[in-house]
Amino acid sequence: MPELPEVETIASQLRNGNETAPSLVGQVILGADLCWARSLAAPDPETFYLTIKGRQVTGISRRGKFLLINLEDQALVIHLRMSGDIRVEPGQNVLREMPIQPHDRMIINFESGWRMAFNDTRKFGRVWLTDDVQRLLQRLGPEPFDPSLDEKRFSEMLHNRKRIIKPLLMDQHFLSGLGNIYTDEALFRSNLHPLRIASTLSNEEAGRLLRKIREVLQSGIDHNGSSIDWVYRGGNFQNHFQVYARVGKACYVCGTPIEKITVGQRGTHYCPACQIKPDEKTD
DNA sequence: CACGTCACCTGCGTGC
DNA sequence: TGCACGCAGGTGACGT
Repeated sequence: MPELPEVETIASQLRNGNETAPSLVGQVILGADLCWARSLAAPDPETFYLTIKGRQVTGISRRGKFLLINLEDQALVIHLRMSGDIRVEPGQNVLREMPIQPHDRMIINFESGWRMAFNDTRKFGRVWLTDDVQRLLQRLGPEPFDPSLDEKRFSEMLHNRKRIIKPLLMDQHFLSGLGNIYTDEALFRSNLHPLRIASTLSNEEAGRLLRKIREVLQSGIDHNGSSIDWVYRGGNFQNHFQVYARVGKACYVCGTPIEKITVGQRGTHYCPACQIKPDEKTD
């Protein structure tokens, strides 16, 4: 579910607090409850409980789709996968303690009385407690907003790959942060067909694609991410989708009905008039 | 290296 | 109403 903009939104809310919850930075951990054992990827539960107790949150950030909660010399790393979500709410021994919700997989209790709940309907999400974040995330591709990722370098990355562009963009080892929605939106805004072969993109097309990827991700962040299906996080970028979930509706640019095909086992939305494959041009 | 398939899970909408 | 089925913002392990 969450892609870069949603994780970025969650990270910034945990870092800065919001109307309903304080910042987690500076808070000291009282203990943790693991409600679904497999949500904890590492270490084993006993080591986890002993290690996390008493740690202070020293910072919160994001890398790709991973949420990083720094705890002095350790870090709590969370990947929300398809259905994960984070809540911060009043916890134990506090007035107005909130009830545990269905699908809560892990609870982190703070000395302040607040708690952080990791909720994950489909149980795909994972949590790590590690002293070596670098090693855990070493295989991730560059951040889309990395200043050292310029159009020339991006173009070279694409020219080395004889893969279909959409699954390549979603490959976290190639580029980190894009998922199914933002990839479809970026390709539409770049006028590129999702089945194009990466190595065939011209330098101009590659540069345009990088600019549009950044544009759509930034727009997602500015709107606090997307809220769709039963997972609501307060974002409203779903109101700005141009192709995702718009099958059969008129393209905002040319009026042609948006189509949906399967690419790499993923539902893929595009405008058949705006996103033409070069070998399909008829003139 | 690139691609397809499956596994991991639950819940919702659709059509019979 | 019941139920089978397809589908869903993700990723890794396989086999070809």
